[in-house]
Amino acid sequence: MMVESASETIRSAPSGQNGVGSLSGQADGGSGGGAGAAGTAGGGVGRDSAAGADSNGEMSPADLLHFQQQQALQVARQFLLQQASGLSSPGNNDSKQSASAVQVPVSVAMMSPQMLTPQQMQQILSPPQLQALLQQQQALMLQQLQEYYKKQQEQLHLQLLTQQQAGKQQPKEALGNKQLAFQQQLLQMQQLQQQHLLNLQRQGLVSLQPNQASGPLQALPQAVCPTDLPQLWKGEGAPGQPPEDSVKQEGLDLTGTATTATSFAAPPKVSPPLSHHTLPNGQPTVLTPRRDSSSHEETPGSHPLYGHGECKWPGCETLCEDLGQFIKHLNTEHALDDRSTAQCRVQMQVVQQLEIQLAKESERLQAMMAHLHMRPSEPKPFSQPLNPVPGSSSFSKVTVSAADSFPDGLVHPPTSAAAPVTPLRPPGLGSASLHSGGPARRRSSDKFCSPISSELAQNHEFYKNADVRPPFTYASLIRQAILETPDRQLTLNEIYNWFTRMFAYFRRNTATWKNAVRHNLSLHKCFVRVENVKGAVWTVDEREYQKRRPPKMTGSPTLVKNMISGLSYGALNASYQAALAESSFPLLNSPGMLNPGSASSLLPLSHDDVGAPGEPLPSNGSSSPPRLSPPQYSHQVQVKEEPAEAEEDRRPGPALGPPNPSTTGPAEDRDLEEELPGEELS
DNA sequence: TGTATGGTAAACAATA
DNA sequence: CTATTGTTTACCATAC
Repeated sequence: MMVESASETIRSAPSGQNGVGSLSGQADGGSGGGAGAAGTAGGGVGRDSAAGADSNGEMSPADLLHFQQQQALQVARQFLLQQASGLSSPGNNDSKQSASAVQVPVSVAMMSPQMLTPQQMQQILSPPQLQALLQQQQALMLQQLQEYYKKQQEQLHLQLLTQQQAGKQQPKEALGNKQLAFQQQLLQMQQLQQQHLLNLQRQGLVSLQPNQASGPLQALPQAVCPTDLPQLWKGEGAPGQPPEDSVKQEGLDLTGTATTATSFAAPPKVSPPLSHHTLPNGQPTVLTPRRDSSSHEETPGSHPLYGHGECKWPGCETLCEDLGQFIKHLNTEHALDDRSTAQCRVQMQVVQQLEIQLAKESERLQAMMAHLHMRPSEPKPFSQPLNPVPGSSSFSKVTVSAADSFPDGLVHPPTSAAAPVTPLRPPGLGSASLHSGGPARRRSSDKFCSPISSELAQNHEFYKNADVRPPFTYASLIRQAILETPDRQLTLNEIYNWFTRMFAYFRRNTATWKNAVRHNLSLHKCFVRVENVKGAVWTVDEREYQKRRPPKMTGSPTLVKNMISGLSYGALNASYQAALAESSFPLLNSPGMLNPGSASSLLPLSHDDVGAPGEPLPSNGSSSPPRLSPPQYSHQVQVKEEPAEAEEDRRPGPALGPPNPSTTGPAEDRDLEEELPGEELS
């Protein structure tokens, strides 16, 4: 809800002009009034400008997050570099070791995914994979931050010790002040850490679910060495408390730390790396900082080491009623002493191990991708998403928003830019997201590479929680929504609900996509409006739907070829998933779905969803009409459709020869079938 | 370059 | 009167 309203406001921002005044954007939205109303009536204001503003507005929050994260990372990297090269702190082997050890994996592991644009990632990778990558990224970020934090702490500790020794004779006050300063700095760092954690969670797919939120942080360690980690802390006495998500969704804790984080990131030396970099929406990064501060309303009462009312310091589960108490506890129980330092070291080791593990996993991933014919290709990072035309409509926006949802690493490549590592980019994928001109492009992927129902079935959790635009067309989504119901009919509102229920992405910008839904319903013949007792419902004319589809498979050999090549990932993935799923359509298995008696024209969705487009089977595919293909892949279900299919064939005109002469009547029949069921008459 | 498809914005009408 | 639902047109982007 919060999200929605927020987006709405952003959306209404268009009137606010260029969105340059990012901050003002919100104000505009606020004045806009009823969010819901915004949907239909719409402003009627300048369109293009509106679009531009829109996209900008949408970006802002994410930009801020990215910006902050990048800055923090930069800081962390620089710091690590410093540490590695010549650490001022004498006699601390650990720090040096860890620093150097850490750097390698980080650079290696982080690079590859970063080279891909979020879109690419999204296109190429299946949601699970995406999620995994994202998690990796998040984990990495966190690790880096942790690392940085630990380093800082350690260094501070060392400095403190040094000073204590050197200045033993100094008045106690001075020492106390210094210590206080250190503590504060420490605190700051902790807050920074927390901030980024929040950011990550906020952006990440996990942001919406507390349980999942803890996932990346929690799961990774488990994966790495389930047993080791807890043991590491055993010395502390207390059993390793569940990492939990120290942070809960909602923008909750972003306020208090925001200032800290911002100020912290402010140092000029840090910002440069970022400045050269343009944001996806084309806006210079310069803008982000402002939004940063503005958009982040974080609750003052949060701390990385404080969650669920208890201290999250490793091995410490002390209950603290509020942040103040916790801070007190932190300063007393976890001050800069040997024990804390030692614990930090242990934590560092943990992080280190995780990074190593991450590097291994990354390697494995690369190998897997390579094996799947996703040869690493020319690095064309961010070509598209980063330079969308301001006025450009949907896509730029889509792109942007999609990017938002990704953890920083994917979108902002300050590191990657410098990184030599070659990214893996599946051809199909690359082409998909990069307009550079591969065979399979974004839309293609919709149709060909991702059987919507199986894809949805497999990843429905992902789309449900991740604010990622589903790679399907509105038409296919609407169809899916309708077909998922027992009666295969839905009211408009129910369709809306399905969208919002199934996709986190559609929980925002409601005006936009709802309009698109209506537009699609009206525009496409495949959607038939039926007057019902209680109103109008929408049904799907499967034949019409199939008709819409370009005669690719069957038709031009080039298309087929493209398909196959484009298949590289998407289709492959799809088929892989399908294989895993065995019965291709879990979703469809719902009682209503398979019901044979349902609407006449309604083909078992299976066809399109599963195979039609995606199926590469070249053998027949090229020469025979699309209709034939379905039976091959999909099972008996298809048989029934044959007649219907035949009709389709004729229409596509692709002159594929009438494989099924038995075609019933022309369009009329179809209509009859569809409409007769008591529609038009009323 | 032209065409097809898809997404978005918006105007407008009909209806609840 | 307002909000919702539908229809339609226009524009843009992408893919072929």
